[in-house]
Amino acid sequence: MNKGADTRDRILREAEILAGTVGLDGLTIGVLATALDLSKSGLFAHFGSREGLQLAVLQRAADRFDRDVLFPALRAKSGEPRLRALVDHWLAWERTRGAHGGDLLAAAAFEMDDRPGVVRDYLVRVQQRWLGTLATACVIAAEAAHFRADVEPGSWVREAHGIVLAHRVARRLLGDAKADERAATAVEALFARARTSLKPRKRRAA
Amino acid sequence: MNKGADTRDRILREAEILAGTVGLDGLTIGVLATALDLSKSGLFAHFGSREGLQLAVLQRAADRFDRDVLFPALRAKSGEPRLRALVDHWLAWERTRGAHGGDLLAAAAFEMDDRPGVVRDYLVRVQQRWLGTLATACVIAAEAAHFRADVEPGSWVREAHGIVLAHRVARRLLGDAKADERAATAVEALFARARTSLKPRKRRAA
DNA sequence: GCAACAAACGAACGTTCGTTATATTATGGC
DNA sequence: GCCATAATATAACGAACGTTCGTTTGTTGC
Repeated sequence: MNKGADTRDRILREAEILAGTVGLDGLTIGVLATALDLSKSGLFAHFGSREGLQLAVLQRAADRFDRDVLFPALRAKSGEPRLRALVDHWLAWERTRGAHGGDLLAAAAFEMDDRPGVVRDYLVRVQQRWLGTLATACVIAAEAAHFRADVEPGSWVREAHGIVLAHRVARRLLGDAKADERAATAVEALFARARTSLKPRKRRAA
Repeated sequence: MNKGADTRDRILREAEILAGTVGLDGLTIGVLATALDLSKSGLFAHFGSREGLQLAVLQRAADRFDRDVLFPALRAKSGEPRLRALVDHWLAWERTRGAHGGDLLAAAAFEMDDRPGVVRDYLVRVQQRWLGTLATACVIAAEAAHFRADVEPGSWVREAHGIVLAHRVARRLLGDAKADERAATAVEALFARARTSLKPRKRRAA
């Protein structure tokens, strides 16, 4: 790898961690430079603008998300197992913090809500792609008769999204010790509700 | 009302709107002052510090939340109706934007995740109080036999929280036109699942 | 070992940040 | 109407912001 591309990577790695705690918008060239023992101008040259840096950070986070969440889960058997793997890896990703700043993407989703620009646009595309992936996996699970036919993929995915978001708040803001456990059972219930054969007990299919 | 308290209120009203778009941490004394035709120092004097301003904004938002969400819902009949009113008002509050900056509290919950300080501490208290209120309402609904006895209040509230958060992302970031509708049916399903008598159809109680 | 280029630097730009003195104006009790 | 005090303004502070500049240091191919 080039020397340039190498330090660019070092920068982005640190930037992602930093942005994980101060937010994408709180990310500042000066403190990032000092944290890396670089000059502001030297760092700046890699991205051309602050917006370019933010975009690159987001891009890196999205790439890492694909690598750590999407791709591994795709190795699971199509249908419910794959969908389950996707959601499980998603939760695990959301859980990781410190080492690589937790779910920067989810935080940015709340941060960039109302701030138009290329960064927001990119974020929207990433989120939509991910939720779309989940939705099609859900459709496939229905086609494979793992899920009931009347399961509405959009709503199902939204529920999964809700579990992940609520888990984050419970864990990182409120410090709920049972957050992980609660999220896991919520996911389990979400799947159980959608299944054709109601493995758990005490219910009857339509 | 004092002249001072009056402008202080004007300041906070504007500040809440502004913070709704740029975030609590993006809220800046300079732009807030110019937006209100005040001098920076004049505005500053009202709060003593930037942190004081942030805290006051959060406090105002929490008060408004009580006034617009909590108190009106408390007029509903105890048990499921009241819990339903709480959640419905919550969603409606989350939906309001522009006029008063949407759910500043939820945004702050993601923003302040990892930033210790009085602001974060206050935010935690507010959130915990609200979720606690919901949980006790849920317990009461169970005691009144509106809800099944095996409904775990903490988990139930977490699910409601997830619906609200996912709704916000869908609506404000992704611009989903069906967001409101989806959230409403999700809430309906959440209640239906917890009810003792399964009004909808096609299910049997435990 | 020398030219060509990439990468990083230090210094400065003009703004804006939060904050502090100090001054001016408005308000309210008598 | 006077006077204490509350409310706001002016002016300035040092620090940090993103950005630009010209220069210096490293790397690479010949």
